[in-house]
Amino acid sequence: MEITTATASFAALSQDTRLKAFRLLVSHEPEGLPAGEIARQLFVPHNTMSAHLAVLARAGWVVSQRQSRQIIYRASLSHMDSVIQFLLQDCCAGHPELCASLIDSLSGCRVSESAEQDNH
Amino acid sequence: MEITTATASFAALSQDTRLKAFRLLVSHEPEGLPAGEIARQLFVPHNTMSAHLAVLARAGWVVSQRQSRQIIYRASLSHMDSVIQFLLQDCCAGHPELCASLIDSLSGCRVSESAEQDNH
DNA sequence: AATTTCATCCAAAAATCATTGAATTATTTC
DNA sequence: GAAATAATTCAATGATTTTTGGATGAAATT
Repeated sequence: MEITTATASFAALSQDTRLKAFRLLVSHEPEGLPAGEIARQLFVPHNTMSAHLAVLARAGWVVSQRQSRQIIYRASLSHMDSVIQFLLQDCCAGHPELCASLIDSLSGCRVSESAEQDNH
Repeated sequence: MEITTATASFAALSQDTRLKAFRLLVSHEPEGLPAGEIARQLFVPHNTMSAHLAVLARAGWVVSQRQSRQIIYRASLSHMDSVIQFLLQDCCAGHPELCASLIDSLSGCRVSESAEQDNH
């Protein structure tokens, strides 16, 4: 990942409404949510929300797809993966032993083959 | 992690010089680097660098410690861990099966008990 | 105690970002 | 094809961030 891609990614999540919107979309994977519904749930005017969604999309955190009159937004988990890889890259490559505990704590969230509860 | 802590964290890495400085420090764990040396390596005036390091420190990405005349900065890997956990939280809690491939790809960097090469 | 070195703090200018009313585009329904 | 609905784009204003010259602070050296 390019450094400019990375800074744009972090900039996109550096704003309250955008971070909340992204998290909301993560929790609504894989169906996604229409733009208006996101605005409504976050109590933000729809043109403001639209501007924020455009930033998230440009940065790669979300993808959109028109579905009749609505535009459905979805979180891009693969982009999240890329960004996390980018962060881990340096310590992994240089000093994997420093990274080990970090990786361990991440593995705590391992799919247990049956889990399917809904968090909302 | 609070949402405001998270946005502040992302804001801190949303700037070219700061992201480079943080990565430089990650690659120099666990010894760290003095402020002036970071400025020199990134070709940035030291007062500018100082302001950026203050932002990184306030956000929790780095810690500093005076050592005689110099101030040594170090990356905080535990903060990196917290931020990554924060990102993964929602998909892990709600739909672990969506998160599985992501966790798998992260586990690629697992310490192989002997590795100790230097990436510089 | 004056000088040098390393670093931060201050303040002001320049640049970038957020917000929102109004206009516009796309789609469906009547 | 006019009206209604969902969303974006435009443009202007307000707010925040970045940058850096100069001043200050803290520690070592002479």
